[in-house]
Amino acid sequence: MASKGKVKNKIASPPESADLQGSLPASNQNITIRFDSPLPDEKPPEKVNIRDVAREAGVSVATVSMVLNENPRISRGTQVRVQKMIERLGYRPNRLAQGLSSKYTQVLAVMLPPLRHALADAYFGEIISGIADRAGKLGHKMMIEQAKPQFIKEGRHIELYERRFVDGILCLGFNEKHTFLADFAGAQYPMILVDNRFGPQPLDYVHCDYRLGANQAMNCLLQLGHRAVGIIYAAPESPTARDVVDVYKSRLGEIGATVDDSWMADGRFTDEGGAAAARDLISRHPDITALLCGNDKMALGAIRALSQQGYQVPRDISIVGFDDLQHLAFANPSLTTVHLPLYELGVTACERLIEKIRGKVERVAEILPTHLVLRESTTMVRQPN
Amino acid sequence: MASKGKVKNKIASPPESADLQGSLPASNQNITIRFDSPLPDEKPPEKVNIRDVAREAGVSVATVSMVLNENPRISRGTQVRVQKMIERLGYRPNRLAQGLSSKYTQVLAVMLPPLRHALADAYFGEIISGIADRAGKLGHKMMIEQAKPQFIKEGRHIELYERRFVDGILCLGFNEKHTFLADFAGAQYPMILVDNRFGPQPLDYVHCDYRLGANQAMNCLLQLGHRAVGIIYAAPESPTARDVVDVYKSRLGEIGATVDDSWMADGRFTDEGGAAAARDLISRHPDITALLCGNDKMALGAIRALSQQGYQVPRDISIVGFDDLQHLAFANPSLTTVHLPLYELGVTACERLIEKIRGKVERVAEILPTHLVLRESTTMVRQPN
DNA sequence: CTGAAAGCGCTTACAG
DNA sequence: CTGAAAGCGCTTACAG
Repeated sequence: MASKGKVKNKIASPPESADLQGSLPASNQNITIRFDSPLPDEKPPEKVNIRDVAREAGVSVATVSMVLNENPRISRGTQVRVQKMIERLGYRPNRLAQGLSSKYTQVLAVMLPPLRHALADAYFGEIISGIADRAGKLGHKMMIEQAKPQFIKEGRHIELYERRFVDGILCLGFNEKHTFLADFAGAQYPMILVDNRFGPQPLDYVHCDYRLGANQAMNCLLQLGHRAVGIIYAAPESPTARDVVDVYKSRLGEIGATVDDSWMADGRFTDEGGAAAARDLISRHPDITALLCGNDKMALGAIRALSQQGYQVPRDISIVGFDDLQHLAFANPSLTTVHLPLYELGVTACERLIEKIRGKVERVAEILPTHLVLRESTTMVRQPN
Repeated sequence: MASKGKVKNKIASPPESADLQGSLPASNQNITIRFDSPLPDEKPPEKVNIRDVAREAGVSVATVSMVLNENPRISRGTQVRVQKMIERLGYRPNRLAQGLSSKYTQVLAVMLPPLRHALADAYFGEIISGIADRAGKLGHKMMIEQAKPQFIKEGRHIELYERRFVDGILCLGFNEKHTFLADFAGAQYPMILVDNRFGPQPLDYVHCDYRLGANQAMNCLLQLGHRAVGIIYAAPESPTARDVVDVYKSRLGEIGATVDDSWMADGRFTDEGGAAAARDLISRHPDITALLCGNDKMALGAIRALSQQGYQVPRDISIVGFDDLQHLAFANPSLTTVHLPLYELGVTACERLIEKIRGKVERVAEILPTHLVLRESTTMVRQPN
């Protein structure tokens, strides 16, 4: 039913297979509701361009263009008159022509690492949602690319700019191992690294405050009395990931607890990796009472592995994660974790990139604060009997 | 270290903050490895265009254009000569100009429903991966849009074409409730509905064979002796979702089992929805021995809810899902489920859309086969003691 | 088989 | 405050 009165713009002649419903209303002249009400009797003109608008409004194309771009030199009167005509004719400027003239495409690229499920990942998804929402608000579109080796080797990340597909790129999930990032140095092309820094070259970045997060997590564990604390880290090539390890070490060092590599294991950011790392650590240090995990997925893997070995979380071992992914809030036990403002990160990165494109900002280096979310996977250290 | 020898195209003057490593190699003239080896002594020319290539190659721009587009009218000789010059100069055609002239943007849009985590969903992610891979191979880029109510109301789904952002759209996750889909009827604009059909208008589609899948699932349960089978469905507005319910009913009807609404519950495609639905069904029919679930997430929710109530899967109740999402293969018990060829679905939809854009195909209506993956969540019905 | 020219639909100095 | 004109970088008939 609802589809009956549905708006249709240009109705083509019915397909040969006469698949029409029996009872379409006779007066089928509905027009898409546009900004203003178009004259109902006019048939929508085929492909109206800026010249049509200029002619109908009695001005030059330059004037229409300026109205479109909200150039303040246009008088209020013509501004309104032209705007009316634009709406009346249902004119929509051709972005290819705009881009060719103006040098701006109004399109941003999001580049992802070539991981199997990068496009179905909650961490990336949250950031990308933020990017998409802000890009939309600022009149930009978003393209997604996975940086497969072949893609990089052919220089297609640079081609993205040179062929004028996009005005700028947001890089998520990369680290210092991804040396092609150096191609973006020198500010030839607007690029912002999201949720990481890059040592070899001074690249623009926006990332979460992993040092703060790590301190919040360690505060929690130390205040609960934990001293035998292990860490499941990942991606040592990643500066922000190293931040967590650094803080972990120095906080334990401060209180004179032993810290060496035997208390650390690489969980490769995955569920299974976290499980394996937890098994390693527990076998090396059966007296371990707490585990700091570099992300939520590894934390969950660790909990699973520990349960399978008969350990109970948090009674026997407390676990803290990183990320605070929404869909994991229902885990059992629910996870104490460092909340990363991933959506805001996406929003901020998008905003800065557009400022960068417009030359409104020189260097981008922003760090967003985190906070700890205390849930069920942590508790006071067990008193030795 | 690896970053030392790294390729850089145009090296800008070092940023004021002289952040450079101490020991950059002196001969830093590396050029990005292009198709052919560019002359190493030439500095990369600023923004070379088609006219530059034509001049240098001693031909007209029309000829260069034809070489670019592999027009067979060009002789082998000039073809090679021009190609060489293109590579030598590192020429990359401007897509905005190409699009403005040719009417094709070489960009596709993927439209997603405005669900909170659509961009982090394993189901969508798998399909989008297929789309992205095939689009890349066919020289197309992929844009992503979420169809928020505001977006649709402003007609921006149509604007995507009219302003020449994209050549075509792939719609994922929509159903008959999304009446704006009717705007795409009449073949004004190439659009393919992915993993669904649309009743109100004859729209192009590619979807998985949910009827086949449902039959495979029911075969499994019936052969294991189950007769008291419930169903957790979702989205009755979705034709493919209704297919599953239809088959479920008719297969049970055939063997004279009772089928009525009390054996069916809506799980809204979510984990929690599946859990709630399972609780409902089990309270209404304590004698239930098997559950067919419309997707894996609901199946997992159901297993969780049943465990919490003391039921054991599959001993007490067998569960079959739909999707076969990769990251759920490790669940405990692992899930017997109907494998949906989601990646291939994305590949196929992308391919058909491009054919459609090129006018190589009139109507798209394709159905991809499924198969059952037998794992641990199903077993023979318990013999009454 | 190749070239000269028009045209795609905009924006941007430059005049006035 | 507005217009005429050049130009962005391609492709596509149309000639030859």
